Amino acid sequence: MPLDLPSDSDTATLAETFRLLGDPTRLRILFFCLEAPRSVGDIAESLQLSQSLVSHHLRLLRGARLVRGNRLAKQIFYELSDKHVSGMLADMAHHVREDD
Amino acid sequence: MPLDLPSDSDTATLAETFRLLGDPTRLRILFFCLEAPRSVGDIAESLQLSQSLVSHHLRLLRGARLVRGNRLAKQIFYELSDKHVSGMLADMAHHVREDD
DNA sequence: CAAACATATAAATACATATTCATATGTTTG
DNA sequence: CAAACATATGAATATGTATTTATATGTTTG
Repeated sequence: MPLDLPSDSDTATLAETFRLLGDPTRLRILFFCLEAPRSVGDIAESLQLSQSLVSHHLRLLRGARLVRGNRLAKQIFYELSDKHVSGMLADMAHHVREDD
Repeated sequence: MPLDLPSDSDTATLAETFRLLGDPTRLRILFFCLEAPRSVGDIAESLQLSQSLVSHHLRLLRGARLVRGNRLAKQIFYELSDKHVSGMLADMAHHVREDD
């Protein structure tokens, strides 16, 4: 199957997604939210990041619809919103442990 | 399954891989080499990129072992060297077309 | 409604990196 | 071995971006 090349638009979309995944801080945030929805404060405290930094990164992830926030009382809980991406992340997390 | 968080080292490795995938030019190169091993000149001509730019990007991809080059006479043919990554790329290329 | 709390935004800075242009390295063939 | 060819490297530049500090927005509860 020849798998013809993705269009420029699709390539741009994919690259943008990968670019967002390509930062260690954002990746940590995503993996943390992959286990369960997490509040901004919990992310900041658990990952030892400033609240501001977490919020900035969440904005980028939100913008690309990689993450979605649900308000519960004062807090906003973030979770992964793209099944392809969350599945792929779980996969990669598994693969990166193997040394084949 | 709780899926405990990747180590810092694994996170760094993953982020580095994603960072490299997060550039449209590099992604185009990778997709092009995904179909078949391609020479530097063929990549440059087919994707309308300067030979220098292609070579710079290939160096980065080589450094991360995402790509591997085999010399045949004067030319060097590059192909994807990481099965996880090539499989994942083919997957993503497929998924990005669907609008679900 | 005011105080407290949780999250978001703005501006500034320091650092990374994609691209170009020029040149070098290495390989083949006459 | 020299000329031609294919690829790689170096330096320079321009642009992007991660992080910090300070402040604003919005939500809840007393």
